[in-house]
Amino acid sequence: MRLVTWNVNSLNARLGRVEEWIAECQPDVACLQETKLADAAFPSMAFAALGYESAHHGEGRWNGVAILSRVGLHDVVPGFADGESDDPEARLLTATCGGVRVMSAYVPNGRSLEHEHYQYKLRWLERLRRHLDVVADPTAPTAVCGDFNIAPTDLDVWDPKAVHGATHVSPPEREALGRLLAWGLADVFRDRFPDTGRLFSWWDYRAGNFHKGLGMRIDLVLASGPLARRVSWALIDRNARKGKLPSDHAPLVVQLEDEDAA
DNA sequence: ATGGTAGAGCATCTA
Repeated sequence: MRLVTWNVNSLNARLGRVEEWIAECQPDVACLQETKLADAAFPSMAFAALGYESAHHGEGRWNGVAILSRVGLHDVVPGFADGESDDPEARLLTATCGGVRVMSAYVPNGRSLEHEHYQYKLRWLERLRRHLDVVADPTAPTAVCGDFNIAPTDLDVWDPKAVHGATHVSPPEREALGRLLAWGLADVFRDRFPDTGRLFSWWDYRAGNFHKGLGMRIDLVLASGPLARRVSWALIDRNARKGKLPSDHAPLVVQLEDEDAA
């Protein structure tokens, strides 16, 4: 199974590019974030034409997450299943695809450490941790995929000094991510490249940062033990940013061996 | 010099 996660930064603006990239990459399951669409506007027919079932959880102007699958799409859960009030923002979608419990997550940005949105981000991560208890099992194949808006370590940042005191690198965010991992998940990309820097998945549009190599690795696939053992390779496809008006994120591609081969 | 660009949507907010 080939599993990908990609923050597309508006599916309206990016549909042609996303269709083209999916046709080339041939993922079995694709988790998308920042579709910026209402459910009624989600282009399910375009993905059906490529051979994918799809599920979308959106609100319109901002946020919005989707899962595409050509290996089945069942038991879809929009948002949190923790029994608390509905998340006011559409940032989480869960489905079972090809025997894997898959989540497409768009973690809040946080804006600044002093901003209310940063507290929302920390609470959101704790809710995601509790959501896992309800919808998934760390001893079964589980993949939490998405834009975490957290650089797990300083190796995931172009210059730790430049971002010190900002979101994405603060200890509380990294500790919250650590609690997700402690549930029984592995950062499958980092586990394959434990010491390699400059392997980024996001670059600020401004100041030509992509071309200067100034980015962060904030797009992650977190896999439970039974799934992490099946990873044969993983890559961040910077080629998806070729040409005009790319997303500010590159897709992460994870290749998994069949269950019986692992 | 707190800059710069992109998306949504039409004034700014978000990232």
